[in-house]
Amino acid sequence: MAEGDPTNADIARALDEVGDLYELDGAVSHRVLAYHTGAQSVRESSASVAQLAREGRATELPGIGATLQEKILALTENGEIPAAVELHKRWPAGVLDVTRLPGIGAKRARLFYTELGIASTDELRAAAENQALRHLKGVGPKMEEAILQALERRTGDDGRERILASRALAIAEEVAAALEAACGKGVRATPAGSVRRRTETVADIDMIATGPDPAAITRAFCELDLVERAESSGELAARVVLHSGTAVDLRVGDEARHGNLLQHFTGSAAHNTALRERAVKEGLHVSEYGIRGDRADRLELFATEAEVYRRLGMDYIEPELRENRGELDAAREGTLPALVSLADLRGDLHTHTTASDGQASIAEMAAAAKALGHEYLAITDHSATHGFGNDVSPEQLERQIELVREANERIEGIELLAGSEVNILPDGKLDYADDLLARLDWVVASIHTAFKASARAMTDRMLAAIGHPLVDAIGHPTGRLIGKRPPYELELGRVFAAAAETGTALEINSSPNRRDLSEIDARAASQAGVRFVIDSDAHREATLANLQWGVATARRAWLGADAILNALPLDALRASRPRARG
DNA sequence: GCCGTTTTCGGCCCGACTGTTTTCAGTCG
Repeated sequence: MAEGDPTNADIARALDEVGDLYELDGAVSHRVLAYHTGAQSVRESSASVAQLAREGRATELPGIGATLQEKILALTENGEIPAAVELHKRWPAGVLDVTRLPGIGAKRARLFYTELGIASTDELRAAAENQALRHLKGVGPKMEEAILQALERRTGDDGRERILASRALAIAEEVAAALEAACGKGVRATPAGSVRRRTETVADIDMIATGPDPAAITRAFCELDLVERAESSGELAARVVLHSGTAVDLRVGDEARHGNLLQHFTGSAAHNTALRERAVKEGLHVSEYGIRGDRADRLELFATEAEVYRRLGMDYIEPELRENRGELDAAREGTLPALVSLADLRGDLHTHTTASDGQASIAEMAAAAKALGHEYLAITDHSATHGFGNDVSPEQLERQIELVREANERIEGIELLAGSEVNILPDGKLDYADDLLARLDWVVASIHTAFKASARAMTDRMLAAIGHPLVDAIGHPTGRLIGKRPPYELELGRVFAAAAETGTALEINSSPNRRDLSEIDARAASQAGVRFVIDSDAHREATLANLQWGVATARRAWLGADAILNALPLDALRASRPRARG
């Protein structure tokens, strides 16, 4: 990626906007869809799509053909897409804002603009207040009211915030438990959708519930104490907004089709669409109600998802893989990976104590890790130049090594490793001397400062650390904070090649707001031959359990236990490190 | 606009809910 190139996120946004503009313009829906699927494909690429387009290789990405590549190239070289410029002459940006209001889509926004000249949400509000919309075909007083409410509720300018998966899962489990309690015996509520697929963030929570009286479940759902208001509710589906502001969609059904319903509502949309298109070619039609043949005879109902997939000629696909990233072919061919699970992990190799910025002692962390079933735990407090007022000087680290060794003597049932999370300085050097590092059992090297350097400089800095024989793993390799801070610039291809060469592990950091490496990057790294550690980066006892989120990212990256070093017994782990390789 | 065991053209999942309608269009997932 050259300096100044648009990022994949920039390109994806631009393609989405062209799609939205074409939709306003009345283009056939499949063309509109092509822009949005192309945008998603760009978002999921591990390589710089600007660079790929320059090399004429962007068409290798699924959903990108010659036309989209040409537009990506124009954006890369000239900063704009000619088609977008042309469309914007007909459709002002304010009209796009109108389409983003809930309940308003392209057709209504177009109607408001062409009939009444409404070109912004402010003008729309005025028209609704003056009851000027109700005279349009297909619009009435209730829609005016709904528009005013939507404008009233809108916070900021990008509507509803996405929330971290960890928070969404907690909310989903709370709602599911409340719904089961409200409905009584025989009703089963199960979180589905992106929460179940363990994506990084979720826009809303999807849930299914099955029981003898589906309509009664929907009614009970809308009346839960957790619910602020129902946005829609019918016999078979409802959408509510919780007091916390999170939206929850529910689909209900009878127990006999629990598998169909769960498969449908777990998604993703891309997975389901691709799965159904394939099924149609074989004369089968798949929906949440069941599977039926071409001649519309009876519906086949399935109580489990495994049966649904089997009926379609596929192995069971774990929810984390259902993103239309090759899992359908693999399920058909019997080549799905055996994914790593939390139970495979034998230890945690990145944790903090009160020696730096953690909140618990060595003994407390050890006890908590032992309770989780860990066989080993590395204590890796921040190093000398951490710079947050809680650095560990070389002398303090020597003392800390002694303390860990003493604790290890004292505490039975878990092996404690004396380690450190060492800073990678801007010049690529580490901030402890090698003879001190050599006394440690485990060394994580991370970047915590000077994020703004060029991709070339940051990559050289990272390669220096990877090349250091005493570095066992690179912590949170891209430095991103989900929704808060983008990754620093890095030539990941070079980083992965180097890590594969030296045997230095790359971390999948399990903190729910890091998940770093991301699933996309981790999958690319794995294909380059990299091996990983999944660490909690816990700063207190409770967050040791965050490992589940690192495991989720690893699973979404198609990783098996064989790619994860801390799935190994301690002796084998030690033997696998660069320093053991000589 | 993309794609190919229908292969360079013709087809591209499936259904719920709302508000507006007297049978359906628009939106959403």
